[in-house]
Amino acid sequence: MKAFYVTTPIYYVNDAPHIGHAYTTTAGDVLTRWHRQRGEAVWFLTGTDEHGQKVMRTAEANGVEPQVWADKLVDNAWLPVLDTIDARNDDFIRTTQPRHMERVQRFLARLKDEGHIYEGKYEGPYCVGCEEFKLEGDLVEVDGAKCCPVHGRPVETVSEVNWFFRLSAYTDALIAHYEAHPEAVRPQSAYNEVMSFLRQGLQDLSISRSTFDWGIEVPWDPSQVVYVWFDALLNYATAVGLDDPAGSEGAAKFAATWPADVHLVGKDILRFHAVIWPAMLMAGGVALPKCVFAHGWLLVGGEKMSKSKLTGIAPAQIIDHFGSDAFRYYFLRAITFGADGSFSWEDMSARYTAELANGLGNLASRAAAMVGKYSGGVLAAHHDYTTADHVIIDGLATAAARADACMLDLDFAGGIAAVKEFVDAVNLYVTEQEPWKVAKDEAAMPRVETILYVICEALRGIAVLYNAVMPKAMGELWAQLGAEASLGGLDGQDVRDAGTWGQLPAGSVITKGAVLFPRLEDVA
RNA sequence: GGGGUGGUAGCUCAGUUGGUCAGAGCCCCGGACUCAUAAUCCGGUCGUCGUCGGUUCGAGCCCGACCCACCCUACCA
Repeated sequence: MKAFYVTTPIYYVNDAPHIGHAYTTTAGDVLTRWHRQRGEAVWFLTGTDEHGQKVMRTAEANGVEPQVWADKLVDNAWLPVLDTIDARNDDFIRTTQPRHMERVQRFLARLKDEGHIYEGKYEGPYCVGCEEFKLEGDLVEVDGAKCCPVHGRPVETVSEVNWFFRLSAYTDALIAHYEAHPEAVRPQSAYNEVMSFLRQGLQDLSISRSTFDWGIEVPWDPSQVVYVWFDALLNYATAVGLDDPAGSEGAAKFAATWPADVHLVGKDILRFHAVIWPAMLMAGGVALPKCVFAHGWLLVGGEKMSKSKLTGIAPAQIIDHFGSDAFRYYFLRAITFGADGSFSWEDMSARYTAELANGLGNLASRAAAMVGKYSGGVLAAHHDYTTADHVIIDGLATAAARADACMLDLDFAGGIAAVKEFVDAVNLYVTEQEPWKVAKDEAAMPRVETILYVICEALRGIAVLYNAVMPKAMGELWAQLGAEASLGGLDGQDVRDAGTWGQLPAGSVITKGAVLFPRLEDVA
């Protein structure tokens, strides 16, 4: 069975990770955890992009070799952040690893042999002061002349001999592909952008550079290095054995993994993934990814988060306070995946308190307390169900079905809402059934036992359905329900069966453990 | 200039193919209850759905124009 293969972008090691990066990785992690809990084979890849002029410059500015600089950032920032957000990736690729560089060179050589690459001239505005080519859009007009924004003096038009990829040849094929597969670029707004871009026609792409050397050497031309994007995009395929010889381990891995089911990207890098990347694969005769999903920006104070505006937030700043579960929950719950979303500390605090502490956490707390108080800490068997009980029983089935459908569709907010609404329904049920009043009549204890069973079994379903989003807290809840003894580990619970009622057996030992989501003091 | 997305209660946002569509949550006010993390539950206040026209028996939802915000317009990633 081919694995469900999900990738995040490989992150550029120039800077330390902020919550925008963590957001993408979190989405991938929740998605893959969900699929694992459906019993599917899954492969979740993330990693770092380490070549290119910017990294080289930054390293120089810090007085170290580029590789040393990259190593340092990977070890001190990019790998640790995975633990911080509690991501469970299967692999972590770095573009400076031999496995990547060798496969890139081999693939590139093959494209050249097959006529997809030719020698040409790249011509563009060049600033002598910067010693580099500029982008049209970056230039500023001074007295009618296009000038370098850094040096303020006119740019020259300079040409450089580069190797070019025949991107233009794929305009029609890409349009045809996306017309046949409208689900291949999501959300719809991203699809529209890609299509309108394609309809303007594509130009060939310069894929090598001769002005600096921090990159993968062009195999047949040691004077040039591979353009960083061409290198970077290939990571998704090189990581799983692109073009490895038949019969090799890499070939087996590739067959079991490729094509990617979902490439998660920020909308800023949509074009690279939805235009250049599939064209590269077409040229190489490699299957195209099933879907590129472009998510939106995290906005702070209505503006795109950015370091220069001091709105770049490190994941640890939030997670130190709220914990990784709340981080994962908040960003996927509060923001429609694909759209831009506003982040504010106040909003996160409000949701944490209302939905996690007062909603879910308190429900678990009152359940455990009542089983302890009225049932000696051991879950009793239920008796006949009432209409109210059936509302909960049916509600769980509905929530599970909704959540599954939403998660498969990458509608994380919808999936979480399905479960959250069920939590609310159970809190309502507890209040309306008033087991503390029923318990005052000794003869009514069977009814109390049934009510408590309904609550605890509902929590069992909630734990399974929320495990992908909040693995730490749901693991704790699973332990408090005493479920492992009879049902096994939480990760092994199939989400497709989560809505099947009656799994938590009578006799389960319910304990009032640690508070799932402690109330937090406001911090300014 | 061309293209894309969005403009719905104080805040964050839902609103499928036009006909209880004027909503949810938070916030705020009042009440019930005590199993619980001073939690839970009930009730209530708030909007001319960016503007102006049009199509229709009927439009946040369709069409046109306009205003505002953000993004893309190709080789920094």
